[in-house]
Amino acid sequence: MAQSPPPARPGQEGAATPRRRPTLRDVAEAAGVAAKTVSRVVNGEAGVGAATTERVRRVIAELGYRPNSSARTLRQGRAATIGLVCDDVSEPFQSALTRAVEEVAIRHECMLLVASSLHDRERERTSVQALLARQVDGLIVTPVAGSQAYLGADIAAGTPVVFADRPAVGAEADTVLVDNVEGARRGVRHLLEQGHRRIGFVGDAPHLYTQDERVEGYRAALRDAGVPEDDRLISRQVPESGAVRATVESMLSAPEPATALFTGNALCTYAVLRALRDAGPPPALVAFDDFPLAELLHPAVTVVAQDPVGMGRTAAEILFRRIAGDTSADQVVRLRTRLIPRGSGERAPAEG
Amino acid sequence: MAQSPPPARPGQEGAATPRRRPTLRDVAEAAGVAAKTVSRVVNGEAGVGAATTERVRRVIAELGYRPNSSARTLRQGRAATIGLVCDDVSEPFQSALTRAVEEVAIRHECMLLVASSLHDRERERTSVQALLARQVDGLIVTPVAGSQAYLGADIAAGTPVVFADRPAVGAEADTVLVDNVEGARRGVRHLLEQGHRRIGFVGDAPHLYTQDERVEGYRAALRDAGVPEDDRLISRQVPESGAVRATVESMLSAPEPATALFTGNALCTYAVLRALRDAGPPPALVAFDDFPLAELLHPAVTVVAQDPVGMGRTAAEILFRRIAGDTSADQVVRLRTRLIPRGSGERAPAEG
DNA sequence: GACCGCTACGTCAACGTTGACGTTACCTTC
DNA sequence: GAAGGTAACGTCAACGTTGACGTAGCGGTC
Repeated sequence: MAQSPPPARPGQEGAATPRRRPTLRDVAEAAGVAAKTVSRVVNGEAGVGAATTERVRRVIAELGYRPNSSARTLRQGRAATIGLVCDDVSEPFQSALTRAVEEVAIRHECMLLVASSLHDRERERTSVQALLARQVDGLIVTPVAGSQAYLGADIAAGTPVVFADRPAVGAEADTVLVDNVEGARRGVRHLLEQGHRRIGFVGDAPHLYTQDERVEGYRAALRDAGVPEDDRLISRQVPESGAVRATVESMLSAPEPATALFTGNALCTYAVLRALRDAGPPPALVAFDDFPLAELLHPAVTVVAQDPVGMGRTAAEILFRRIAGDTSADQVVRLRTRLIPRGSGERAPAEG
Repeated sequence: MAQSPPPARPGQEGAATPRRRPTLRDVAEAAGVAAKTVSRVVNGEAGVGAATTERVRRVIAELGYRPNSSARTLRQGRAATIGLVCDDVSEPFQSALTRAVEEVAIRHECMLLVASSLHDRERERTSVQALLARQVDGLIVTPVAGSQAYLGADIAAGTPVVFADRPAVGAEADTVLVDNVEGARRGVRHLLEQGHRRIGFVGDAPHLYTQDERVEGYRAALRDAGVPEDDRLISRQVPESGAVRATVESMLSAPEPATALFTGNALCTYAVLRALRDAGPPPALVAFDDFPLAELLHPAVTVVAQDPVGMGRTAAEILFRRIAGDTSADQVVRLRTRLIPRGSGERAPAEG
């Protein structure tokens, strides 16, 4: 025993003693075994007798010991944590995705670190850096427009990354997308089938990947039906209420007015609904992305539904497969959409 | 140099060399300084010359060094991470709260670990344990009904905890609540002011704190107005569609029918709206908790709006004050609600 | 020129855990 | 009863970082 006795513990005389949380070693000492034995018990490793296990368990409960996962992470290099960077957790699509990811993470005994990029490149980047600094075992990222090349080194170094909802630029990894082209095509075809020939596309800002794809689907549907395109019927702008109202009004009051509208995402749908609220006879409407209460509006809104839960689950499952060591070639998954007719998309064009 | 040269590095011959991420020491070696100096540069500590700082910075950039926060956490005991346990991140109220918490966390250079309890006590408990094992600097918890006594030791040990939306049982800490009683009272009073005397309360399951409070507010408003209570006008059940429909129908078709409804939360509101969709002349309606598109329904729905962002921000700010060392007495904050008249709550009772 | 103070570093150990590797004691097996 | 094997432990060092402390060198002061 060359060890000198510890000096009076600091804070011992204080009223509320903020006691140090017990460590593995504390448990070991109290149970009269080596730290490693306690470690074995905690991790369910073999090689510990029943009696010892029982004793260690009791001491752990008595002391309220909880393993320090920072130390474990440092030692093992794995944090039992994955990171998720999305646009904004408070958006319904993303929060549903987040929830689904969390669920898969729990099944793998992992926790989830979240960060919102708010569509800001720099913020995406710093978030990713912060997550990697925390030794996350893997990362799910909804890339902001721009480049994700900064992730290249880490991907090459073996950190699994999955891109969700939008593909990355300058970085290669598994990617889970919605089949936007086909979804939009399907939705627009639905309107065409009702007899519409003048269909307005009300989409979000021009630089957004999903919007580009959906416009493409819109165009494809028109082509399929031999209906000529008209750029005046395509609007791409941040769905700010006043601007969308003006757009919608101009589309509906043009010489050859639109008899139906197709919206590019939920925000656009909301803006269009607001614009149509007190207008005259509403045009037919199909919206990309489902939203709560869509079926309670008058008329109920026909949508091309995405599957945020499916996307979150798929992305997370791929991620954990990679974490488990899957080194097969990167894959790109495109999730199907589902057309849900509810009324607004089934109106025929007004006669005249 | 008693050290033996390292054996051939594993994975060196492989095609894709998964290179070890550089450490502080690697940077130090490359820059020809001590690890501690690099540490100082990284953390912006004083005591490093300009030339040295510059050189170290360059090497850091070249090597792509990123500090290992597990090691830092282990050393310092602080993880620069806070934890949030809520019912379900995918619910609008909670995702808005999550987002607000994240925003405050970022300002404090912290990240956010999230976990959903799904109203399950055991899951809440294991989530909290997992978060504490990760050395989170603080915790925001929306307590599930039951007891949070298991948190006592950690709170006493100095881990800051803030309870949000519902108070804890068996544990004392700062708490941020909505003023449910006053909000419900205000909403019901609004209906009374329109002349309603038979007002149905459609609330969620009986064991929920917020619902208890809102019923209390409902009762208080009736008392204030001298309107007798009638238990047949109070429903407390999980807002499952069929059950709520039956309840609503019975309230509206009773001998002395309800002429107005007050809903206890968003889920109840949705269920009621669904039930009323194809019914006869709708009763007046005031809903507790705002929801998207409330103003687009016919009629637009009058709500008692909560402030999830305010709650998240307040809880997080208190938490960071505690983390910074604030040891003043625990506080309970009650956030005000806001009545937003939109139409459904301003209808007079049908004559007859 | 002895002493002080200061800046700019470096050294060392420790944070709590676990992988790699010993060391017992006891049990087989021929 | 010697060799071999195995179950049940223990020892040690290392993961990457930083707090505490040490030290060299230089300028200034009396």
